[in-house]
Amino acid sequence: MQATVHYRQRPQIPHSPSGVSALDSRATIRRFHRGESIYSNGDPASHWYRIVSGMAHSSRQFADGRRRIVDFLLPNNFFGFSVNKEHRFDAGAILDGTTVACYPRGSLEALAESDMEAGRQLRRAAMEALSRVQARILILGRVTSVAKVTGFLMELKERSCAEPDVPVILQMSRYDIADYLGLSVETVSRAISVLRRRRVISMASKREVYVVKQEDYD
Amino acid sequence: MQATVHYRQRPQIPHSPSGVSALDSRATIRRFHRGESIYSNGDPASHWYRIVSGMAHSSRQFADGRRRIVDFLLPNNFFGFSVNKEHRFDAGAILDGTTVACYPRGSLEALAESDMEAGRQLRRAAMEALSRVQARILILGRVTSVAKVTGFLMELKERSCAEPDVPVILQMSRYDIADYLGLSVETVSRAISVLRRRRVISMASKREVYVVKQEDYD
DNA sequence: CGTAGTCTTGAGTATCCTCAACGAGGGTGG
DNA sequence: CCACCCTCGTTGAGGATACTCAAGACTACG
Repeated sequence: MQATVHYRQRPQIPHSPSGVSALDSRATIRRFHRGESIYSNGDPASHWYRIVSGMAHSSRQFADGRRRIVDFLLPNNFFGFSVNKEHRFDAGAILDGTTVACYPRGSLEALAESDMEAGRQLRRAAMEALSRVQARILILGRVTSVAKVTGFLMELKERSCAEPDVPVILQMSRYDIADYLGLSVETVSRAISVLRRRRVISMASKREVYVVKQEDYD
Repeated sequence: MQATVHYRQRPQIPHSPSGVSALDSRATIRRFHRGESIYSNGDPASHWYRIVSGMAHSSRQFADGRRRIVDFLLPNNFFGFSVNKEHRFDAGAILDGTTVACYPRGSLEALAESDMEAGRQLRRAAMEALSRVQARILILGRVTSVAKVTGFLMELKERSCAEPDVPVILQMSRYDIADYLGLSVETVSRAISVLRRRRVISMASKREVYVVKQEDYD
C-alpha cells in the first residue's frame, strides 16, 4: 500500500458543467477506497460515471504486466462512455474516499431523449472527454521525456484550476505518471529532477509542485 | 505533389451509424483536393463534419515544424467537435476528391434538442470519436516502433472493414504515418521492412499491405 | 525498529533519431 | 520522347535518448 498523503483538499471545480442536476436525478453515489476498482475491462457497460470528489484513472492492463493509463479523472470529469456493450478499460480510485456518481446508462439515454437539457449535458460531457484525450495525444507526441513530463505537469495544473503560488499536488504515484506518459518510472523521476535543476519547477515535497517558469509545451 | 495512386475504390462503410438522415437535412456537401485544408487551428468552430468519401486527417502543426496527426478520418467518421468557440486542430484532405458533409453547429444543436433521433446520433458520433482516440493512445503506448506500426496496421485494417485476401491500402504517406505514431519516417520505413521480413505482412505495392499473420498488438 | 512501497540516482545497453545517400515513380518542359 | 526535377520510400552509419538492472535513501506503518 502506498503512503497515504494528507494534503489539504483544495476546492477542485474544473470545467464545472454548469449544473448536472438534470442527470443527477438518476445517479447513485458510491465511495471507493484507494486502489479499489470502479469497473474492469469486460464488465458490462451498464453505467456512466462522474467523479464527485477525489481522483481516479482509466487504464488498460496487458497480459505481459504493462499498464497504460488512458486518463486521469478529476472532479466533474465524466467517464465510462462506451460504444460497446462492455467496458474496454479498467477504472480505479487513486485516492481514499473517492466519490463517484453512477448513472444507469439505459435510464440516462432515455432521459436524454425526453429532456433536452440532459441531452445537451451528455453531449457536452462526451465532447469534454474527447477534448481531454486529444490533448493527451499531443503530450504523448512530444519528443523527449522532459517535454512529456512538462506537458503532463502543465496539463495537471490547468485541470486542477491551480492559482499562482498554490502548488499542483501530484496525487498519483510516479508509477502512475510513467504509465500515463509511456515512460519508465526512472525516466519520469529523472525528468522531474531535470526540471527542478532548471528551476522550471520547485517542490515543497515529493508530491507538491510549484510551477515557476511557464514553459511552452506544444 | 505526391504521386497520386489510383487503387480501386473499395466500398468503405466502417461503423455505419445506422443512418444519419436526421442530421443530413442540415448538411452541405463539399469536395476537397488532396492536401486542401478543411479547417485550420483557430478557425471558428462553426461546423461539425463527416467524411462521405475519401480520407482526411486531423492534426496540429507546431512552431518548430513538427506536426502531430491526431486522427485519420475515414468515411462516416465524424470530426471537428470542439468544446471551444474555435477549432484547436487542422483538418485536411488526404485524397483528391474527398467529400465531406458539413453540419452547421448551431443548427445541429437546435436539431438535437428537438429531434431525439438526431440527438442520439450526435451522442453516438461523439462517443465513436472518443473511442477512436482512446484506441490510439494504446497504440502510442506500445514500446517499440515495430509494435506501434503493427498496431497502426491492425487498426487501419479494422477500420477499413478489410476482408481476408483484400489488401489494406495505405492511402496516407509514410510521413503521415510517422506523424501519427510519433516516429521518424525512417523508423516507420524500417519497421515496415522488419514486418515484411518476419512475414507478418506482405506487400503488393508500397501502398498495399496484406496482413498475413494476425499479431497481438495490445 | 523492521518492513514494504516509493523515489532517486548510477552504469550499461538497446532503441530511435539525425544526417546522408540513393532508387523509384510521376509530372513537366524542352 | 526523354532529360530533369520533385517527392516518396528505403537503407546505412553514428550519436542521442530512454530502458533495464542495480543500489540506496526516504517515508509510513505495524
